[in-house]
Amino acid sequence: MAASSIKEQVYQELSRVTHAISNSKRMELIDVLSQKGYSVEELSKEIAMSIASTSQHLQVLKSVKLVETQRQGNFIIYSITDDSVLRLISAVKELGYRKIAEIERLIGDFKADKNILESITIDDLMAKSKKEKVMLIDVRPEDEFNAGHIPNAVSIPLSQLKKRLKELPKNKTIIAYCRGPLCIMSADAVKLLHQKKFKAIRMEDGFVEWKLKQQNIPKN
Amino acid sequence: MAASSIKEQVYQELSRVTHAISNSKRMELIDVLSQKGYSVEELSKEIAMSIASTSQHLQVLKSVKLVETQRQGNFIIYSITDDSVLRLISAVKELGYRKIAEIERLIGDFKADKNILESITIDDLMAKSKKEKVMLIDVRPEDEFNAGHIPNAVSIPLSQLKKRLKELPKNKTIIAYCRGPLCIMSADAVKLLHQKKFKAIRMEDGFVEWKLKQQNIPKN
DNA sequence: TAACTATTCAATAATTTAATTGAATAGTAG
DNA sequence: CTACTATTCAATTAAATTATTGAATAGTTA
Repeated sequence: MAASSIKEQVYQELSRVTHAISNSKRMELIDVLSQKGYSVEELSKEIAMSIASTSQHLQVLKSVKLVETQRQGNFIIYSITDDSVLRLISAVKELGYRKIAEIERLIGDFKADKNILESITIDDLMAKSKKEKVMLIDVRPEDEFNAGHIPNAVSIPLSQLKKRLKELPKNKTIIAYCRGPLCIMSADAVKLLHQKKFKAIRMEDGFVEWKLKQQNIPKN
Repeated sequence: MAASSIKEQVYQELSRVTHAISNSKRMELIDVLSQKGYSVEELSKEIAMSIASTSQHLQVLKSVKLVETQRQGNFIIYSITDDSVLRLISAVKELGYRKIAEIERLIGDFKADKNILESITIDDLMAKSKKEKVMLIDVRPEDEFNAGHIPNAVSIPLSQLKKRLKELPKNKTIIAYCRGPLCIMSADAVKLLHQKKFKAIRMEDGFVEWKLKQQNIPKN
């Protein structure tokens, strides 16, 4: 009958959305784009894949409106369409990180590999910042910081950290964050800071995780 | 290098989760299972597909822990593993409904087809129930009601509605809900009630949508 | 224990998908 | 208007996915 056929079609359309992120490279693309818009060339470097293939993956994502484009001079800049994309990816990660043992193992390996000893979450940060003075530093590239960052964070890209140590206090705990749980820039930053006798700790969550958390707090 | 390889592997595992719901039949299965657990046979009828194929789809869903099984007598009952699955599907739908013009068109057709003239949301219901007396009826099959329902709702399965009209008040607005936006049982109920001169209106959201909404209200 | 039943497995064929290479295109900047 | 450049298109091949059928399996009931 007509009704069930329409129902079928709706499910087909919905599954086109999930199909778009059912490929690891496309998942990675969306995750990179969660930070800020990037050109095809930049993205192809980031995910280690030919420009032509990257372009085709991006077109799949675009066809279901997960990403959108905008020209900037010679470049075409891809970015995610809106926060509903972030929520989708976050829901996938939540399920994966919690339920798939293999992912837990991989993340464990990842941390071990990178000597990530200790880290806190956003909630920990909030609690900590009420009890003691902390300094929050964002060690991502500056343009990602400019595209959005956690309030009160100071931008000190990892590449500049060594030269800018004098900006940092010895009497406060320094909290470093970057792109999220799979990013190691904050771990490297903390390692360097420890060598230089600062009190520093890594925060696993990044700006995106912070932003999503904010949205769950109602406005009243 | 090793590090990027682990990251790669995490994305690969994550994309297995989305791959599992990248097929329209599997999406439909999850959606049906969002209401309550069902046997393979029941599910195969629901999605209009052979038992063997249904079983194989279910195994894909199970392999990424979207569903789990439990034996009940001769039957194996599949159910979703937990609420993180609901949140994932909800995120997909949010994106699908908002972003894909095709779906909007389809839902438009769907509604026109079914004469779904008017509907309210959960928020509307809450507001309405403070201003006037309303009666909330759940027109899904009784076992789905028993598996979980919106507080204060009364179970009147669509199949029994005609016989049970005398239980309904003429002086209150009757709000009918079923499985959610893609389900037409509540629309059919409202149509019947209008014929019988009741004041009735359909609520698009179902129990699952209500439940997820509750979770976003923090506990303080 | 035997018969029965719901579910899963296995093999197949048609369809999709993915990554690559090299050519084509559209748009910018000089 | 020309040259240049970032991106997309097209064709190809290998691999993966889907739905089906019929056989096999585990588990239950009598």
